[in-house]
Amino acid sequence: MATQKTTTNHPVNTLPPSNFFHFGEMRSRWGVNRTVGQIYALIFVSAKTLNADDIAEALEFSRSNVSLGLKELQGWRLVKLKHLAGDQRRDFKTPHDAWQIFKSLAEEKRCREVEPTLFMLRAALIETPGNEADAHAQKRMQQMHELISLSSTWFDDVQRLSPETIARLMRLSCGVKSVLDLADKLKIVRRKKEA
Amino acid sequence: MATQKTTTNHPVNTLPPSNFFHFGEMRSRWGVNRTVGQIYALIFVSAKTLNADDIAEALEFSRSNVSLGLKELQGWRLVKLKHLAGDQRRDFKTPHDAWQIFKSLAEEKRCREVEPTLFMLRAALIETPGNEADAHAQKRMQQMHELISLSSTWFDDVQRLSPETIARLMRLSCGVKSVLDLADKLKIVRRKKEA
DNA sequence: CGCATGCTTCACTAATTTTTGAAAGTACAA
DNA sequence: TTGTACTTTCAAAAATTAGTGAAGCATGCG
Repeated sequence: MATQKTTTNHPVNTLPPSNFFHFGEMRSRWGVNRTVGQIYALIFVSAKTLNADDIAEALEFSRSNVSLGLKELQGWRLVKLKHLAGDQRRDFKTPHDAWQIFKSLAEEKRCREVEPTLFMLRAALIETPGNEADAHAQKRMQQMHELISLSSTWFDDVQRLSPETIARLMRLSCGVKSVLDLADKLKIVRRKKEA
Repeated sequence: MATQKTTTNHPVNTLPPSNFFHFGEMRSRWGVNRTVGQIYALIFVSAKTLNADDIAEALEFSRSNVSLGLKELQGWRLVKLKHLAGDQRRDFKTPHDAWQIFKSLAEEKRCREVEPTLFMLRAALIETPGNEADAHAQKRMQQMHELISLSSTWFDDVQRLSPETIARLMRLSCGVKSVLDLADKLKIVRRKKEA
């Protein structure tokens, strides 16, 4: 059998710890389903690149399910294709940088969900309120729009930073207050200089 | 009919704009379902408090569905109960601060998904790797654990800030780099002082 | 070209989640 | 306490989403 041969060539005999599959459970509400989550996790922890058959065997999913999952992961740029010489099969690996999973998921979510919502809110905001209740609803939607677009822009900025910088920023935020004070001081210094 | 009378007492005759229901769609992958999202949105934009019947009528959900949804929203502290004098029905409103929805959802996600994942990762990390592949898997899981716990702690900190402070912080982050430089400078200044 | 190998699509089944109506529960005024 | 006016619970129906095998498609080799 083809599959048999395949597996022998490419053994996945070192499955992660037993409770590893919980990893795939993280998926819930991050925009991926269990299958996709588990496939990602498996590739993520694996020392070598894996092909679709390896994955199907290791996770006991049907070959087609794996194919679907890999397609989705590729769409989100969470796995990379890597052609192994002398083998016409497709091997996959995850980006080396683990931050990538956050970045990719967040970016995708933004396009698929956040942007449409902002669009809808803007559409609702340009209408002239017909009565007081409408006016109130608009005010609330305005608030929500500000909130979402602020976080969206913020995320955009942060996303562009290097993993190290993000980590530094986060560690720093433990003293967020002091950073803000610091920013104030800087402003004052600048103003004095300009004067 | 009781329902008829009820509705007459408490008209919701000013429904939000037609495409308002897209709002409820935001739910996807934020850990709430369409019903809950739409109920929240309706209460959020409404000028007055609403009771369960108002909501059921406005959104055309069954009364029991609304009850379930409200229960969930209360569990997340996304809606507040408000007893109207002279009326034994329960009226609901959302917290005035729109940030609350982010905070609550994130906190809930942390308890339900992030913490269990961290726990699982820690469990996998204390095992002694049996071979090289295991060792690699552990290294990757270690990376993931650091990442998740760092963001988790970070979020915790940010969550405690006032809405204004969060907004300031986000606006500030547009120049994140400069804040980091600033932090460095502060460290140097401190070191000099101490010397 | 024709075949072998491996990938993808798709119609269907299985599983899960959401929604509902009916019944049970609660609080309170009389 | 009883009746009324509401709310909640729950088993089951309905809807949605995930997973499968079989058939079709692509690629590369002789």
